[in-house]
Amino acid sequence: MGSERHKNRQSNRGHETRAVSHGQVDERGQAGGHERAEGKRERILASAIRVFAEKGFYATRVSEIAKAAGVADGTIYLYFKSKDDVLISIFEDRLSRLLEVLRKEVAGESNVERQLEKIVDIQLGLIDGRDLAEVLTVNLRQSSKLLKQYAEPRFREYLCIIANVIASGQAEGTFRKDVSPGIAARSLWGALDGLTMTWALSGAEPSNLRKAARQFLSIYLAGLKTPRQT
Amino acid sequence: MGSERHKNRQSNRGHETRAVSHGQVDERGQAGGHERAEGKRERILASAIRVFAEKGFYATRVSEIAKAAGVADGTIYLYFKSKDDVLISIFEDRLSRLLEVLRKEVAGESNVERQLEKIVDIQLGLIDGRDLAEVLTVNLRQSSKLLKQYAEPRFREYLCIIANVIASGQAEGTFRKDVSPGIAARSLWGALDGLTMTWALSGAEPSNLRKAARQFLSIYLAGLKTPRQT
DNA sequence: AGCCACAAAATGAACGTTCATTCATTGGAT
DNA sequence: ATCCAATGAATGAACGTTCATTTTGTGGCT
Repeated sequence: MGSERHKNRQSNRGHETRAVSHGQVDERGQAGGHERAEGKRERILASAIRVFAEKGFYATRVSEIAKAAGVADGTIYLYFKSKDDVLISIFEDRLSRLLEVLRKEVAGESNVERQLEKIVDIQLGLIDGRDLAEVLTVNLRQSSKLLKQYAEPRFREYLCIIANVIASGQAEGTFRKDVSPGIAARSLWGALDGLTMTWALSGAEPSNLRKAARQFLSIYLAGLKTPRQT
Repeated sequence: MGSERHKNRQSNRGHETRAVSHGQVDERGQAGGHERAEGKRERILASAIRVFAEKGFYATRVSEIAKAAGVADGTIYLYFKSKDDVLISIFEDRLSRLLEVLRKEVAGESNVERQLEKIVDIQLGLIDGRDLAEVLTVNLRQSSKLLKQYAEPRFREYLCIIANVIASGQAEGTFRKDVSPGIAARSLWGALDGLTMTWALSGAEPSNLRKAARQFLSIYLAGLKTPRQT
């Protein structure tokens, strides 16, 4: 990061970033063709997510990503403009996909409390694998202004989905109306993120995280529901 | 880390870290000795906290810390063994001091809800300046294993203080007994941390953060209190 | 008081290492 | 024979750390 300078070649962010191919086939077989090309960008991205999540962006060596993806260091630069570009691509490619999932899951459920449970499961990575959320969170905190620029809008969308669920809960009278949906959303996200972090730090079982999340949700929902009118 | 070598003047890790001064006296006066030395270590630490909080550990250049502290690059190495050592010293020197404050404030208040409010105020940095919490949080996530080793125990203490308040609230019947104090503590911390982060990201007014925290605490306390008896 | 010798403290240019990035070469496919 | 994805050693810049030099302060001596 650093280097806001950087003569930066073209750096037309994201759009038409790479080129190469795209295919969907292949994936594994790669018979013998030198056409095993695609799936490579994919593999690199997936590996990068794993490594970034584990060690953080700065502590990750490009060569480690390469090793994890099973390609040579230089190959990374056939698919990405720079190390920064790898991270940015994660935001571009994957996060929107995650948001898709989130929206779909929420839409497929009409009970607001059940919707929040779905969100919790997704955020904890019980649906998609925790690494992505980790990358989002960690890098949102540690990376340069430039990077934040790419992550923040997506993150905002994420929070917005949660806030909407809460707002609709208020509208239907299930939730208290004296709290801002935005604040409620951000604190829910923060609490889950915190639980995830302390859980990761302690190296405990995934089931523990699930249990912790359920307990928190129970507090949170109890506090959010209309005071009861008996 | 690196460099276990180092003839290093004093700076033998953590334990009896310092040398130079230490005492409780001095601090400022330093009469006339060319012993004006002290206060410089202090300045460096304070500057480092500020810069680390703003840019993160990896993105911070030693020269930036030096500039912020108004000393030459080399001077830092008269007081610290390495850049890593600066960060570790923050944990050693400052965090224990913060924990001190926290314990004292909590002890000086007998109402558990009021105790939690105190904790919230402290965590938000309204008492000590938000930077320290930022450094703790961010670096807990991004730094090397070794670094985490120094931070984690302190962080655990922090959480433990909160957990104790909650446990005593349960003991006196104010709070529900069906949640683990540890989980409640971690989620409270996470939520506050998350609010702080999103607040910082949005560049809003400090008063907004305070307001957000109050709203969350209202949800949280409502959810934590025994289901009602009225 | 003025002067000197000495030492601690501070400085910042120079050093060496650690990577991100490049590019000349390879090898498999057509 | 030609092409081009892939390679990984070589390159060069960035940055943590060192150290020869300068500055600052102290006490002794006249």
